[in-house]
Amino acid sequence: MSTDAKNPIAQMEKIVSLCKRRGFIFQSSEIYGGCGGVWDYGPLGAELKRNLRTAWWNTMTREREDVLGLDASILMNPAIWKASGHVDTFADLMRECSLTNKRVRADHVDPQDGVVMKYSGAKAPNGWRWDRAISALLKNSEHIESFRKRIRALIAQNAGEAAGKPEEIELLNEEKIDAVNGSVDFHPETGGILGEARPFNLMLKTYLGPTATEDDVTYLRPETAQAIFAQFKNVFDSSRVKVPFGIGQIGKAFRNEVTPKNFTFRSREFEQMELEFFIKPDEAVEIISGEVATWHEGADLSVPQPNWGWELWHRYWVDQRTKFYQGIGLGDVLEYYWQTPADLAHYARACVDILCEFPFGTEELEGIAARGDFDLSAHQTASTKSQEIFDEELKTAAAKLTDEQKEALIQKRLAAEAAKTKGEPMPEAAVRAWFERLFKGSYVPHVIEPSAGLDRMALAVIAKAFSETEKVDEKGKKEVITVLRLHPRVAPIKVGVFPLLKNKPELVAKAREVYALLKKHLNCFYDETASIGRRYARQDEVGTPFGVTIDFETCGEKGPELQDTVTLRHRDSGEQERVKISELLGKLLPLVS
RNA sequence: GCGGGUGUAGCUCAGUGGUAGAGCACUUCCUUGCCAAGGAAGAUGUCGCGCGUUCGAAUCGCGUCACCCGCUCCA
Repeated sequence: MSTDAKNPIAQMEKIVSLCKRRGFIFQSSEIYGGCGGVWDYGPLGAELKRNLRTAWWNTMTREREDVLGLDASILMNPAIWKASGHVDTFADLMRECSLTNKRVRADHVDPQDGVVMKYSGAKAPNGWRWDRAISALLKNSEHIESFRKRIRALIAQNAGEAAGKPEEIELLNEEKIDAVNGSVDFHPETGGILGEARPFNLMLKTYLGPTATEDDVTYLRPETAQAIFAQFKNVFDSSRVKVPFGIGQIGKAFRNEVTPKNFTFRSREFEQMELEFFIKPDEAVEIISGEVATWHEGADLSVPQPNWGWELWHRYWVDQRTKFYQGIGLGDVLEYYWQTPADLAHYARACVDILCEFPFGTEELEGIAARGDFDLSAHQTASTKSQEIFDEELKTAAAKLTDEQKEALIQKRLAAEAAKTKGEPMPEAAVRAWFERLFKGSYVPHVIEPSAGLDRMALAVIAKAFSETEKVDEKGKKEVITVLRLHPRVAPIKVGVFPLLKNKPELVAKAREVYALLKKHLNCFYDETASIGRRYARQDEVGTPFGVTIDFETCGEKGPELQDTVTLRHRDSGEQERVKISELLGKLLPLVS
């Protein structure tokens, strides 16, 4: 572990500094003073990201029979963003609390009663001053002293350390103004007066077409998922697949984040890796298999089964994604947050956040949501193009049902609709119409969506791998050794190739030979400058898992049995072993892929 | 967007109105038989950017941009 694990800010600064110094991540447009919330990946960062991208693509699509790839455009018909709800939800009118700058949606403020208290400002014994008129609501039930204490605490929280202790803050020139009834002008939690309602649109607006009129307005996609939904039918029709199957995509997405922060963690331009895995509605599974399997602790999730409904598929993908993270060295820093019914969007059945420990806190890496048929249905309605698929197996199974059995299924669903706590229940006529289609083998597939952030993953991998140890050299001088303990699969450089000494032509020649041999198959780095120890250290710092050193034994100095063997050094243990050059690739390749 | 902080060499930072510095890193040469060795030489900055005050600004004022910390959300 790092020496500075207790100081997250210092820890992050070291990581940012290493990323810049060794060419992982640079600030975008740095020579012009930067550009807010966007970052560039340098030579090593580009390799790291590529390795992560490839790992995702291979495990999620190429190594599976039931997932296909897609590479859709960033610009799309803006109608997609209206149908998906992004135009509305990403453009809320928000009001800011004047006391804390906390924002609330303008239409989410409940009417409140109380007395308006006013102050001309605040000051603290340490000389700190806040010259801003303060208005806040003293609620009817609230005691004046508890109100003042609360206001002091809020001011202190907002001012940070400069204001000192909350109890020492003095509120200036208290005035009691009018009593208000049913006012929506005060923040529901803080009581601070709210500013003007302003739109906060998180989508990046642009113009598609050179005339740049309002008719040409479109958006840079705020997520890659919608492109998958929009192309669902084309992929389905062109690929001879059956539900369940998935479509995976990796690509850039853009959000006008109000506050980009934590290095690359929240950026305005970022790369997503999303899978939309389409499954049959539970009712279809029940008709075909006679039952829908239920999840229990310890359920076998290794091989998908025909009787799985959304719940088991959802669990399955959580399990799959966990295995993926274990495979890139993040297994022991993951946490899970299962959203509660209150957290969930009305259309979502379940959502799990896979969180990862960063120096700045435990934050989300990936969300895995069971979204029902919300997205495809929304596009079906908005585009008026059917997103239903036809399921032969379902039709055959449904044909064998008696009318009583069919009615039982319908009644079960109606009861479930009636018990809904969120969103409108589906009217009975609509439910019956839906079953009518279902019994004929047609339905809009439901979806499980594992959605990961590539930039976050790269940052997580770097942060997890970052380690410092203090070392005292023979002169008693302390130095800090930095090692990136990257998983060999994701490390940008797999092998460093070094001649022991550079002034011995036979060592250099042999080393170049080994380098030429390896670099066709692995990303290698050749280095002949400085002492061998320094070269090892340089590679340790960028996470290179293996070092190959060509020494005098390689040239046969210690006898023929060691001729054409090299020293293979392991980064994490520092251990060395002798390996024949001819066996090097066979030994290394399985370790890095 | 609001509040607080920061911005000087690739990195970490010193420099409070008078000729821009240190350590590490980097380049070249010499030396070097396994974990940041040694020696010699060398390159590097419009002190984030702009405007102002001043005989003179890295330093003072104003503005601006970026980053960090809070408010946030969910890739």
